[in-house]
Amino acid sequence: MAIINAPKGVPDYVPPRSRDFLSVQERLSSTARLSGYEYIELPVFESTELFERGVGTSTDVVQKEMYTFTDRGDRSITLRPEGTAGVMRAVIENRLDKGPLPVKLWYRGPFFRAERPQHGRYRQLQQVGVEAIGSSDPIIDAEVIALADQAYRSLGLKEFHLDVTSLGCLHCRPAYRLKLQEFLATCDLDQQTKERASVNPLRVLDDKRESVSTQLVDAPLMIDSLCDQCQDHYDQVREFLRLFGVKWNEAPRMVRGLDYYTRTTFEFVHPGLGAQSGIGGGGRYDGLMAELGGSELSGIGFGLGVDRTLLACEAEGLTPLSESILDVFIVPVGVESRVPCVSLLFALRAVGIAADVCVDNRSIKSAMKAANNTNAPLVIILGPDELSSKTVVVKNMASGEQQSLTNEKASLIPALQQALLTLQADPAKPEPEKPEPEKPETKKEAQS
RNA sequence: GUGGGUGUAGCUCAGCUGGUAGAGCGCUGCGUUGUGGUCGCAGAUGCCGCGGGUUCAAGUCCCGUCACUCACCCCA
Repeated sequence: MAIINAPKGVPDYVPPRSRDFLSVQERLSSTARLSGYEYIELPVFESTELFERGVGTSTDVVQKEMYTFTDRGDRSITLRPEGTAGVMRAVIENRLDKGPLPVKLWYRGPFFRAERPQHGRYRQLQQVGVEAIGSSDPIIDAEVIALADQAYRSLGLKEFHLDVTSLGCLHCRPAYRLKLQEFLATCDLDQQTKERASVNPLRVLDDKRESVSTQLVDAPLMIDSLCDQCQDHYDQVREFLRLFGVKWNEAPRMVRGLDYYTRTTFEFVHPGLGAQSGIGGGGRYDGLMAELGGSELSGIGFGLGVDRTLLACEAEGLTPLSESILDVFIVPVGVESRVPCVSLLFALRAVGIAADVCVDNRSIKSAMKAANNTNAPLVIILGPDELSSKTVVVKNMASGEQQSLTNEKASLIPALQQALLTLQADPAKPEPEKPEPEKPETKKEAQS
C-alpha cells in the first residue's frame, strides 16, 4: 500500500523536536502573556475580502500566495495568510474598540501561504503575535519592539539583529512615492519590476538582485521625506529604544510585504537560517482599522515566526530546550507490582509530577533501558521485595545513586518533589565517573 | 511561477570506468540472579523513489515521472 505524504511544504514536528517547537511557542507567547496582553482566539479562515482590503491587493501575499476556495454557500473563503487583519476584524465585530484603550491582544496559531517551500519557509507557518490598538504614543512602539526583543532573548538567542525604519504616514508618503517613482523611471528595470514600481514602488527598494540594487544607491529614501509629525514620532521611538537598552540598525530600505504599515516598522533577522532570515517583524498600521470599517484607531503589533525561531535556536546550538518531558519513570518488576505501580503513577500525576510507567511486562533490564530513553531524572523501581516491605526504590539516573523510601503518599511525594527541586537547581553531571576529556569542537559537531 | 541539487537500512551517508548490497549511529538479545547510560559479543532490517529503455548483466548508463531540498521573486 502506498503511503500518503503530507501536502507540499507543510512541516511535521515529531518527537523529540516537537518538544523544542512547543518550548519556543510557549516561551514566545508567555512573554506577551506576562506583559498585559489578553489572549484572542481567532478562526483560521476568513472572508477573502478581509485580506484583500486589509493586507492590500497589490501585495504578493494577496496576489499569489493565498489559499482561497469557495465554500458550499458560494462564499469566497481564504485561509489566513497573516494575523493582524483578522484581529482587527474581531476587534471591530466585538466592539472592543469602543471599550477601554489601548486594546492589547496576543494570538498564536497557523497561517497559510502558497509559496514555493524552502528552508524556513512553509505553506503552513506558526506565529505568535501581539497587537496594541488605540494608541499612537511612540513609547508603545518602543515597548512592543522591546517585547519582541525580550521574547527572543528569553530563549537564549543572541545572534539576531533588529532593523527599524519609518514608512511615513498617509500625508507624507504619497509625495515621497511620487519622488521615488520619478527616480525609478530613470532606471533600467525588467517588466515585472516596472509594474511593481507603478503599483508599489517602495518594494522595489528591497530588491536583492544586484542588477537592480546597484541602480538604487542614490534612490530617495522615505526616511529623508518624513513630515514633521512622523519625524518627531520616529525620533521619539528611537530615543525610547535607546533608553530601554534595545540595540537596532537603521534600515531605511526595509520594506515589509503588507500594505497597511505606516510609520514605525521593524524586522528581526537571524543570520543562521539561510535565505529566509526574518524571524519576526511588525509595525504600526494607523489606517487599517478605519479601512476595515472600524474606528479611526491606530495600532502596532508584530508577528514572530515560531518555525524560524526554532531554526534560529538550533543554529545557535540552544536545543534541546528541555531534557525530558518526564520527572519520574516507574519500573514494575513482576506482574503483581503492575497495579501498585499504576496507582503510584496516578498519585504522582495528581500532584503535578510528570510520570509514566513501563508496560508490556518487560524485564527489569529492558525497562531500565526504556527509562533511560525517556531521560526522566528519577526512576522508581517497585517489585516483590518492595511490595512486602511497603517501600519503593528511587534511583537518581544521573548519579546512579538509589535509596529505599517508604511507599506512603504523605512521605514519598514530598521526598520526590524535594529531590526534583534539588536536581533542577543542581543537576548532577551526566557522567560523574568520566572527567570528559573530549574536545568541545567534537562535541559541537556531533550535536549539529 | 523560474533555476540548481538530491533520492541506497529507522537516521546520517559510502558504493570508482556496469559484475550477487555496505559503514557509523540507532534498534533487539546476551555478558547480570532485580538495574539504564559506558564497555564487549551476537543479531535483525533494504521493491537502491517509481516506470520504461540499453545490456549476457543496472544502485551504477539513457529517457520519463514523482518526491524531497536549496535558491530567485517574496516573506515569518
